[in-house]
Amino acid sequence: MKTQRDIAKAAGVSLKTVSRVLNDDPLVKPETRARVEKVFRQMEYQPSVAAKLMRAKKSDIIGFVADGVAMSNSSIDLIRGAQDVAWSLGKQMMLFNILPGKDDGAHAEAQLAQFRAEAVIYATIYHRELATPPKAERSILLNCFSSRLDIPTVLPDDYGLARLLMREVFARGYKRPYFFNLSEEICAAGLRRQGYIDEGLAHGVDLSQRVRPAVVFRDGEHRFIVEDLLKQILEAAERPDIIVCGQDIIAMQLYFAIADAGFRVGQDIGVTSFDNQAPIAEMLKPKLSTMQLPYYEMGRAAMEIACDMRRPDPMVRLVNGRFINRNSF
Amino acid sequence: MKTQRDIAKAAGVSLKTVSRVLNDDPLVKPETRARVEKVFRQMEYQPSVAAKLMRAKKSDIIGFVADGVAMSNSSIDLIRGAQDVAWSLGKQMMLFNILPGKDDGAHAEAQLAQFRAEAVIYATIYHRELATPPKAERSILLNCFSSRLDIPTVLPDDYGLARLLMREVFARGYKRPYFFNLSEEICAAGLRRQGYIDEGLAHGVDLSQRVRPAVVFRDGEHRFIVEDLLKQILEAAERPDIIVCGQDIIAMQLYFAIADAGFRVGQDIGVTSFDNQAPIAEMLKPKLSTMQLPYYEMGRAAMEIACDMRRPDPMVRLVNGRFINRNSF
DNA sequence: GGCCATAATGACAACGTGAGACAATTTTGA
DNA sequence: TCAAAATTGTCTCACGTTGTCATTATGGCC
Repeated sequence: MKTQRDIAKAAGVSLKTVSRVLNDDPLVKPETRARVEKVFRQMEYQPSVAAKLMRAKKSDIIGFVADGVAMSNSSIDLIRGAQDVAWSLGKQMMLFNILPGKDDGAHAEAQLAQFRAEAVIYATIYHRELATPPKAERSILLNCFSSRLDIPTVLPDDYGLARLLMREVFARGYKRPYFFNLSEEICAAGLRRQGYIDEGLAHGVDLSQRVRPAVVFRDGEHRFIVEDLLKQILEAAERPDIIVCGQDIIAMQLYFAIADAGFRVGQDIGVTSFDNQAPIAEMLKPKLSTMQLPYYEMGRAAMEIACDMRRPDPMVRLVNGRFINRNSF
Repeated sequence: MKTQRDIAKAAGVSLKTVSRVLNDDPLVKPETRARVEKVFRQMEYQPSVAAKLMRAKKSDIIGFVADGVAMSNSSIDLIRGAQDVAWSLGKQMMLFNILPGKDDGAHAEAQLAQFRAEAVIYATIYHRELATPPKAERSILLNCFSSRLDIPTVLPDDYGLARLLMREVFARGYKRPYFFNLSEEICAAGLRRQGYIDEGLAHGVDLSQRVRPAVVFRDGEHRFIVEDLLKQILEAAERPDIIVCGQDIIAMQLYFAIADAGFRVGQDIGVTSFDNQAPIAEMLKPKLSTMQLPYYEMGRAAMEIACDMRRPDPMVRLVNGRFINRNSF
């Protein structure tokens, strides 16, 4: 690999002049600059980040520690958003996928320290509290939070998402919604439940008894109980005209359950959900109208905070999602 | 950030001794080693990769250029497999997600050159030919290939996958399969078609007229024609007893189409597929029996080749998948 | 031509680590 | 007690880049 020294020799100038050309120093005479730049291209020179890093005390590296994120399909957008911003700002993002169970976290943190990362973004697959606060001196929490309130945090506005969705539901004239929520211990579940109920109140309906988790934790694993739940609900006095699901996978199972029960989705019973998980939402029949979670925007926001050395103004940033209108209600 | 010099001062030893401890020089007396190592921990010393990289001419960095890979859910396993191997070998993987359309590729290659990556893995979302062969001097192709035959390549054994699946189909007594294939211009489609037909021949059946693409390219986009296709097939003289799908998404749509047509999947018509895409395959009712594509293993294989400086023996490595038995046929 | 200001270029050190050559010191064993 | 062996220290260089400061070339003006 060629170095500036090689370039200097080939161009018949000093090492420093080469450096100046590289760093756009206006002192260099245009002809000299042109001559040196020609040699750059001829020799396919690529500067060594290592050497650059040694001198300048800034690495331009932002760490991204993804707790199970890249395992899931929806939350890859967290990574995409962060990377897009990093690129546009000339930063290099270093990604570490760590598995929830394993102790890869320490390894990731050590690597990032050795690369002198300027900041580290900690992202989780679910909106949840972080058990152990991060170690890096400049860190950003993405889709998770910790007891320490001095760490910049980016979260989905689950409460707002639920209200937005319910506003849409009521606007279309639905009167008897029911909510097949996520597992209770998941943060998003509580927030959405509250948004669901509050928006109901705003429309004069008490929905507090019309929520049930469709996922339960039993025998050490999460189990879906969509089918049973639907049976129970249908036996009850008042049949719901729309069922809101905590995620698209629940909606997908509900589609099957509704068909089994002899009803048609979108006609007899409306279905809607949270996620907009590709390709499920698009492929279901009828196509699923669902609240898109703002993962891409969240990723962007986190990287913007990471690259901006100032203290972010609202320490916790809630990002809105948007409703994707298809044909399921 | 602390340096070896700081450690030396704090531990009351010379710089050289610190260096010796770090590099496991057996000359150091155990007690001295212990004392220095204690200071390492106390001061949270982390060696500077930059400085290390400057000296030793090896970076221990492997590039991973993912052409749309992280957009998809199934092929993330390519990344997971590669990363797992990289970690276990003490290498650092640098991931670049590039979008098929954009010209991010050049940026990624420049970055990797600047980091002095030892090898670069080029991965694609679909098994396909690479338009422009990679630039890096040591590169590995993953899930794609190029006209240059001197580049190590890791591919899914689509032909073998299809034969394996059809062997299973015939073993269960199915006589009249039909294949809803992927779009014709996709590599995997041709290979699987051939495997499908050849395995048919091995069982004395001519399947060459019982294959149709279920995805067509029209008006600049890929469109699924599963429903229409099923109608046509059902009108034909001989109703198929099982339909093999080119991917789980096709199978999912086929589930709906079969239900619409008044049949039951798994009882009236068997369905099987390629992908084992989470969570679809697991969530469909009945659960989908499908051929798992060996993405995780392929990722591992590519990284093993990347880290092993020797020339790989078969230049093109085909990786087998395995059949995931559930309830759809 | 001589002088000075300014433009352009060059020489050198320093960053943190690792390694070699060799000296200095301590420990071990007879 | 002395020699040999074990351990530690000193010093130097190299890696590629950039900041500081010094040097040389160029142009303008009298």
